[in-house]
Amino acid sequence: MPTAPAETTPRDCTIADALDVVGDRWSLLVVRELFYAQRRFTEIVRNTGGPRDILATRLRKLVEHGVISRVQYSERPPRYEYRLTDRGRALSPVLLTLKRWGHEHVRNGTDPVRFDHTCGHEFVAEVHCTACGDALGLGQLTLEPH
Amino acid sequence: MPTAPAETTPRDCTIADALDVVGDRWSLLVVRELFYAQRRFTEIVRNTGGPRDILATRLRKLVEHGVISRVQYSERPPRYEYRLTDRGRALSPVLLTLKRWGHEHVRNGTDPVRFDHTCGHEFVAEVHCTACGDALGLGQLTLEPH
DNA sequence: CAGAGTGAGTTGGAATATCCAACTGATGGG
DNA sequence: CCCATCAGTTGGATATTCCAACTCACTCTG
Repeated sequence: MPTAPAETTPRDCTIADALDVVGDRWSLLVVRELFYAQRRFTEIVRNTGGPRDILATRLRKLVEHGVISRVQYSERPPRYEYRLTDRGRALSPVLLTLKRWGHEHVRNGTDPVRFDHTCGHEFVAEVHCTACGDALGLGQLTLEPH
Repeated sequence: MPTAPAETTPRDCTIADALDVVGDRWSLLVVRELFYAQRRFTEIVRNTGGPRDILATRLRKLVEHGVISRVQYSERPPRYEYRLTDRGRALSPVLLTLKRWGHEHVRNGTDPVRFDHTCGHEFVAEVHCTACGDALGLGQLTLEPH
């Protein structure tokens, strides 16, 4: 008998669940555009640079998963645009943390896109503990169950 | 002359920069495993469920981008494992916000993996404004330049 | 009213990437 | 010696992506 196939038992994990929905080359860029209030197919194509057919299938997938909705904005001729659902808007923390990481650890130079917070300053994302409200520091998390 | 090719001018954007590095099916799962202190190739294969060859090329790419490092942990036989660099550890906000989104908006049921914060409670990520410290609410951001 | 333009996609085919199972190479242990 | 372990690599089938051109349903302009 040859070597038995190596056991792979993928971790049961909500990060993997999330990535099943938005973990490809284009989906998060689509969500970004909707976040930036660019709702039309043509704008999404232009601003992401993705292939039209792939973006069309991603948009369908995101609609299926309830992340965005497809809305008719013209009867004649029939025309559609896309909007974030609550589920889609809930991705903003992911986009904002990715944006910060890309800015600080990938790009050298300035970030051409900026968000301003209602407090009057540029918005830079910081992750806090919902329970105690403190900003997350190094070595403050322990994995359970170990 | 036929129709001129539609202009696509991809947005100059640090989210896209970040996704160039970790925006594929496996990279963030690799980072997750290192975050969970599983450093060995075999463990990464087992826990992500990804194909060995793809994971090998992803690991190389992540090393090239300075997200992880490849460390020899045995001379004879030569064996290597992977560790997060500071740049890689800086991805924790992305993983933690993705984890929360996957938990609340994709999975139905409980999250089998949990983090405990030093404050004594389960860690649930919440994005705050670095400048004012307040938790981000709906409609608090404006895009600049508009 | 013909022809050009707009917007949201679809189509066909080539290029590329993924996935899988089996294999390699270095070594230690029984 | 033979088997096991670990970190990958290899070859080949399958699937996905990418690209340019096209469609459809109109409207607008001369």
